[in-house]
Amino acid sequence: MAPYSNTIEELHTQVIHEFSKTLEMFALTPTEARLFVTLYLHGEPMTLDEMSKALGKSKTAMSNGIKSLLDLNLVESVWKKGVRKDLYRADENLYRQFMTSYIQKWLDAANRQAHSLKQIESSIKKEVKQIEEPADMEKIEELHERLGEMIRFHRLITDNFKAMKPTAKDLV
Amino acid sequence: MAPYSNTIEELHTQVIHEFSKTLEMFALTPTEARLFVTLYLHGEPMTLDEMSKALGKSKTAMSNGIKSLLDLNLVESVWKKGVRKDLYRADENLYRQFMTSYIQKWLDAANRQAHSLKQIESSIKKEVKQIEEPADMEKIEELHERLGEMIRFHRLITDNFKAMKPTAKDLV
DNA sequence: AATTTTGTACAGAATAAACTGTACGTTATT
DNA sequence: AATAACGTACAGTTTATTCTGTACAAAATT
Repeated sequence: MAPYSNTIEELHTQVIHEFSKTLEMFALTPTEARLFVTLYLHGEPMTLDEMSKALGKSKTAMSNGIKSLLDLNLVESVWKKGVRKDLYRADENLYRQFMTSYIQKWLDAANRQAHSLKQIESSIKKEVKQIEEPADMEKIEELHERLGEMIRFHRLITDNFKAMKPTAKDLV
Repeated sequence: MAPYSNTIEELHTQVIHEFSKTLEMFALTPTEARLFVTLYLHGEPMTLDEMSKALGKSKTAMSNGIKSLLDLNLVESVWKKGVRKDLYRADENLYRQFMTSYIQKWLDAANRQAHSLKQIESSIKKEVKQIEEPADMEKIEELHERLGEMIRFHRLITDNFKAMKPTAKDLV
């Protein structure tokens, strides 16, 4: 090997390492991120054993990681005639896939949590009617007001992320 | 206390618990999130000792948590005449503050990582010149192509998050 | 100047997360 | 039908994170 140069393997490793950091920002664990990037760089669908070998981790770990990535719709399983093992492939369109997955995660969570807060809000409304202490009344009205801010916060988040959804023009 | 109703304290706790989950989506740890929500609900600036008591955790933990929140610009220190201890307050404008902080985090990270990838790209370009094996050439061109996709990915992310920055109309 | 108070660095303990290897149910091959 | 191969559930181990209590430096009070 020539001096002052990197082998292809080293460059490969560097790319995986760096790009994994980016994917971790999409709330992937380091393992999930490395697994995805490995699949993405490999191009061809891979089996659990191949991933296990490529990352130097157990097959169980691969199985768990793939399960997470499947749940996030970042990876899909592939059927190939004559191949008995399960094959998995990373989607080619990084941007669309990650944005869609990430935004959906946000929307789901924001909706769920806004719902919980609204339930608490109705509890508060009931509670208000039973309060006689002026001090308590002041406290709970303060809480109610803040709760309103939180619910408004969820609405703004939801609107914003909805607007972020990749459109047809991002498909290319 | 009346049956089938919640005490103010219980409602308070529920709100903290639920809204913390939302804030964890902004890449806050559970502790950071609870700390922020506690400050936010309290309204008035709090000392480390008050937080410690409110959350039932050590003062060291509070000190660390506040440090993180300060770094994220989600909390600010407050000076009050006659009060010797440090006081901290959560910003009132949840949406603007969290969005701004979060987007900045994304932009910083995306820029940093795009920069790293571009450096690797230049290594690849150098390496290409020294390759004689056709097989290696094919491999490294494949890698180069994928790397291009990754860099493009960073650009799309950056553009998207820049567009998300809260504007003046969100100030209210 | 001496004493007290406050915030944080540090080391060790407690808690949580990730990983491994075996075991087992299921499905394909012979 | 018997055998072999595959994927995953599970329990135990390893690794990483979070938390606590003491110790100490900086600053205010006496």
